[in-house]
Amino acid sequence: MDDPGPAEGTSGPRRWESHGRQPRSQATQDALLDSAEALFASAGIDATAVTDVALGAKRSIGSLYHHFQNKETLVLAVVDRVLRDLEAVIETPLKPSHWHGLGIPDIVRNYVQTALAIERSRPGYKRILVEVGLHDAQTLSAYKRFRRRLDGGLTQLLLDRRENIGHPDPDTAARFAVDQLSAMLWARLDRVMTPTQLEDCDDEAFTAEAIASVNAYLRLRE
Amino acid sequence: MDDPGPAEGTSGPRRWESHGRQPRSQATQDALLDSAEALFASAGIDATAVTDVALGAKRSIGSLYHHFQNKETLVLAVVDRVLRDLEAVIETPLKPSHWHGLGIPDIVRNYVQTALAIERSRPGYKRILVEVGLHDAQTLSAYKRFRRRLDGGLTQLLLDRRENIGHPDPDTAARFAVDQLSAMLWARLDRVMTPTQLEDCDDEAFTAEAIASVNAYLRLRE
DNA sequence: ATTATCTATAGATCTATAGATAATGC
DNA sequence: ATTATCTATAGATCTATAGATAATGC
Repeated sequence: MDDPGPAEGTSGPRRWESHGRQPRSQATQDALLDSAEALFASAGIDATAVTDVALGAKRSIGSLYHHFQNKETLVLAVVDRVLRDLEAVIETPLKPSHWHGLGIPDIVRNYVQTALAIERSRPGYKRILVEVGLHDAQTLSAYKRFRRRLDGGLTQLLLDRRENIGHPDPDTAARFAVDQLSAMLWARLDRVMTPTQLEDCDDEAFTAEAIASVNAYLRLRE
Repeated sequence: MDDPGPAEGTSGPRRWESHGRQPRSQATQDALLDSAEALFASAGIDATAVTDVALGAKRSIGSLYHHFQNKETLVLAVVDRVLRDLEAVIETPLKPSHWHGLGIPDIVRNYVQTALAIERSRPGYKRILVEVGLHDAQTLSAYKRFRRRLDGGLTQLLLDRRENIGHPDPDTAARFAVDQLSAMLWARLDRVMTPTQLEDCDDEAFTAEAIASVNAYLRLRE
């Protein structure tokens, strides 16, 4: 009854790996992950039964358990895929060379637009990360690492232009401005639970006010 | 096996009422609600078994079901109590007469401090509201009504002082500023899932920067 | 007599496995 | 021969109830 096992997977960088040796194996894993991510995002993880995941992927429950050791492994695989995709998306825009010759308003505008676009293309991913992160320490730290990379990278881009910042304490101001921008975006993206008074204003007007707010707080110099 | 019942409770304003006719009945209900709220806030609702709620309240599972029709009723009772308490707390500070002769910075400072104090005294209430609100439409609308009352009330307090607002569109600016303030606070209060770059700065410094940001964006005139 | 509480357990739901069947690739 | 998939179901967990026992208040 025990499961001594080789205790693999806890030492490697990633907690889940594909072991398929036939092409259809990958297709099934993708279908299961797609189904799981969609159901987790809309109904929540606890409320989603693994049989429903298999059903949504047009596979059997036995096939699901052939690919994933248990429900937790499936959940972590979904989280890994989401975080890996997000990290790939933010990598290029965080490079200083990508913004050579451009100013803080350009950077802020792109940040806001990119965040809005990600949510549209992958609705509800945040819900999954939160639900898992509240229980699993490894997911929580991976998620925080992603947020630190994103917020820290943006802060650095602003500080690279500190000669344009009139605020008496540019370092603190840059961090506060980025925190505020992130918070605003996450509130706007969470259309379900966070009511905002600017729900009916369109993305363009929202972006314009966000830029105006950052500029005013930083006391931006042209 | 059916439960025709008098179909009561769906028409009244509140979905759950105490039916106890002995003093100890109220004490048991309070103990069960306290236990439930604490467990729901720390572990989540789905992850909390009703037997654990009874255990935490030092009551039996049979006693729990004597007071609450089912788990959902218990959850809604907890939510009702949280929202009722929150509504009572914000009522006085939202009255215009409460701020006679005082300016926007005073109002913002009090708003930030009150929000921080509420979270400290009732840790994790937000998690309960979110988890229930994602599934229950009635809780979602009750929660949104609370947020609208809070954010809308604060916006009105700012607009009562529109002669001090230099922003070309004071109505939009007031709503944006309040949205931004709320978002910042909720991010700071959610110490678990929302990493911020100002985590290590204390409440006083955070409050000062929040006021500075609002003032700069609104182009506040003294 | 009524209300509240308890213990014990039925019933429902979900996760995970066993073992048979089908498809793939050397 | 190996890998992938399927059906059927065992086992675990949680919600909810039945029925007995204890406490309260007229």
